[in-house]
Amino acid sequence: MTAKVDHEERRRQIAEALLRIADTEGLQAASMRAVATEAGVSLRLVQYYFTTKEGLLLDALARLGAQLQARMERWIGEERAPREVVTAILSCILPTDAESRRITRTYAAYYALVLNDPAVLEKQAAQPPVVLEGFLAKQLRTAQGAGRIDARRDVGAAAAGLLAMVNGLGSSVLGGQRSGEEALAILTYHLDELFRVS
Amino acid sequence: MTAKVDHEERRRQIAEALLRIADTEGLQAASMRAVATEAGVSLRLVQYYFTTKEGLLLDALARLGAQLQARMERWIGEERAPREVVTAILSCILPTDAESRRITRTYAAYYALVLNDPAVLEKQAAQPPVVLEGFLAKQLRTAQGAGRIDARRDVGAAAAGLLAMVNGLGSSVLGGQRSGEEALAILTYHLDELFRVS
DNA sequence: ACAGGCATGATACGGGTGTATCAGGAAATG
DNA sequence: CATTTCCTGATACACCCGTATCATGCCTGT
Repeated sequence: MTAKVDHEERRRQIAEALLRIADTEGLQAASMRAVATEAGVSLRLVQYYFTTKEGLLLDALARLGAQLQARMERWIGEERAPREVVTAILSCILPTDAESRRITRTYAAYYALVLNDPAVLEKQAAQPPVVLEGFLAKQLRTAQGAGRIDARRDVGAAAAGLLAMVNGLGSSVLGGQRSGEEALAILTYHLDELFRVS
Repeated sequence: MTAKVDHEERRRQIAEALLRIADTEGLQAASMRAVATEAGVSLRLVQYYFTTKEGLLLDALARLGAQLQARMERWIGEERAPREVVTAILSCILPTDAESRRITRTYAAYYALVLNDPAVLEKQAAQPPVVLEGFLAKQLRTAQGAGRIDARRDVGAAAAGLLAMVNGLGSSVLGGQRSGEEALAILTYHLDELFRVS
């Protein structure tokens, strides 16, 4: 083994520089040179570890996904009751603190990029949203079985709707239309409605 | 007056070329030269009518907003019942046909741009979302007064939630996670839930 | 100790960007 | 008819982009 330097550590350092720029100045400002400067390395090094820019973008996106997942697991913590799990997952996505604001902003930056790339990015990074939606639906179904949700509710539609709503609420917060707390209040209201047995 | 050519018509022609590119290839592909080619005019002309690129971007955004508003008014049509009005407004935003897909995609392209511009774009174009949300809330309140919505509901939160949900659903459709029809079905389900008196 | 390969620095290339400049033609006004 | 104003074409500038090339250092295994 060579191990002159920690390869993975370097890659992480560079990819996170990219994410930092994407968060603060947008993805279009994340040029190879800017990333190199931000990471405190030479342009050549960025090229060395990620041959092409697309490679760097994809790697950074994967790391961003991992960060979000880690955050969700942290927020779920030791919660067991379905309602608490659902609440944790949904509210941890809302841009209410610095970390989630960063993650949300960066995801939004990638979103526009993905829209106009013919699925080049899709094969990698997979779809967190769809698996997440399935997980949410499962939690809701459990709650429904326990009588905490009206039996006539369509939990699949409810899960999809809630996830989309959180997504949209996040956009409005990022757009400055409302605060994170207000968004959270709206989400809470809808969760209360869902978990109401008449 | 000179009136050698129709000024406004030229501006419209160029701005719509910009919107067309933003829809099909993304905003980052909408360079001055590309817009000129797409509009079938010279680069100089684009510069002449919109001195700066920012000016062009803003003008095109304003036109996009007008297009969306025109579409909404068309969809509302002669509907009078609050529920029908609300349904029309929300569902006409979903990317279910070519026009709404175009508008939604283009708005998404602008969204990333607005996120990293220090409110330069905000003063212009105003906030359609906030006024729209207020309008929705008013409609819901009317329906509530007529007994079509449970009196205990918070119509303000419901309006905000629905709008955010439609926004999020649109993103998922654009992202290819689900079809426009599926999104519409989810929206319809939630509207049914809202307009249920127990 | 020495060869080999991994790691990195300096620099260049072709192309695309937004914007500016200069010149000329056509139409309307005096 | 002359002249001023509006409109348009050609071209240039300075800059930034992603990528490639060449050269060289330094570590490591033998």
